[in-house]
Amino acid sequence: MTWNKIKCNRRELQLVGTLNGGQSFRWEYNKEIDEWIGVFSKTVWKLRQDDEHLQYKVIGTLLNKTSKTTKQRCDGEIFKNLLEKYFRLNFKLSDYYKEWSNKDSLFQSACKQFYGIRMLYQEPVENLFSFICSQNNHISRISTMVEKLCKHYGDKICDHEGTTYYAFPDVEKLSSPQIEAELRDLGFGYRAKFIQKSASQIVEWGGEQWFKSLQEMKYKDARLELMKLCGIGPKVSDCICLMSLNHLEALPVDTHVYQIAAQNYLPHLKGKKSVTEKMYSEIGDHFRMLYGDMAGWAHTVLFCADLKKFQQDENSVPTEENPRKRKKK
DNA sequence: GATGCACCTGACAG
DNA sequence: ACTGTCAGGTGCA
Repeated sequence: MTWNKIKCNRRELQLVGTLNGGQSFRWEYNKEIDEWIGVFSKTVWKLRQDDEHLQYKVIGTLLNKTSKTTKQRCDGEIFKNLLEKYFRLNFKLSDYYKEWSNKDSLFQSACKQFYGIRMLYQEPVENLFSFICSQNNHISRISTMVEKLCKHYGDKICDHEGTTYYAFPDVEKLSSPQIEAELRDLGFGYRAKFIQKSASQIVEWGGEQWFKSLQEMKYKDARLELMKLCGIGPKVSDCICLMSLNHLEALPVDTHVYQIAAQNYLPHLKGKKSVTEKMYSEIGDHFRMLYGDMAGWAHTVLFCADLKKFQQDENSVPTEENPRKRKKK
C-alpha cells in the first residue's frame, strides 16, 4: 500500500510535539523508520512527514462495519477528511503563532523551536476517560492504562506486525456495574470507581447526544456540566473542553502550568503548596487575557516547550525551583 | 466558601 | 535487588 499525502509543511504541523505532548496517549513513534502508529476513529493509522506533506496509511478500520453510508465513502475521501479534522488542518497555525508572539514575548521565544504544535480534535469519550486516568499519575502509566481499557473493552480493529490494535470502548461498555471491580484488578486503583460511575452518568444523560450538547454550550457552562461527573474536577474538565469539545479558550491548569505562570507572569503565586480554585481561575484568566479566545491552544505550545526543556535538561543539576523531572516514557 | 488530607499503583532515583 | 517518593487531581470531611 502506498502513502497518501496531504499538503502540509513542518511549520504547520510538527508530529512529535503534537502526538507526544500529552494530548493523546495512543501514539507510538518508531525512531528507526521515523513513523508513527496510532488509533483514532476506530481506525489504525500510520503517519510520517516530509518537508511539504503529512503522509498517511490506513492499516485497519472498523468504520465500514459500523455504518453503510460510511462504507460507500470508505474508498474515497473519508480518511483524508478524518485526518484533516483530527489535526484541525483548516486552522492556519503560522498566523496564530504570529498573533500570539506579538502578544507575548515568552511565547515568541518558546515557539521558535516548538513550531507546528496543534491542538488535536479528539473524540470526547476517549479524551474523558484517558484524563480521568491522568490524575495524580505518570504519563507512562496513563498510556498503559488507556491501552488496557482498549484491549479489555474495545473492539478489535486488526493485527499488524505482531500487535493487535483495538478501538477505544464506548461508554455503554464502561458503564456496566462489574467494571469497577475488574478495573481494580487491572491496577486502576481508585480511578476504577470514577470510570464506572462517570460512564453510567453519561449514559443516563444521553451519551453522544450529551457530548454534542456540551459542544454547543458556552465554555463555562460545559465546564460546570462536566464537573458533575464523578472523578472530574476543574483540571480534567478543562482538558475535555479544550481537546474534544472545541472550546479552545479552556485552559487546564496543572502543576506544570502553575509553575510556568508563577515563574513568568504571576510572581505572587510562587511557592504555594497547591493550586487553589481561586489561583486556578486567576491563572486561566491571565492567559485568556493575554492570548484571547484560543488561549488553550497557545498555552499548549508553552506546555510542550516546558516538557521538552526538562527532557533536554535531564543531565543538569536539579534545583529547588527546577526539581529533577522523571523521564516521560 | 475555603483548606487539608487520603487515595491505588508502579516507574524511577537513590 | 530493595526501598521511598511521587506523579499533568479529586472527593470528602
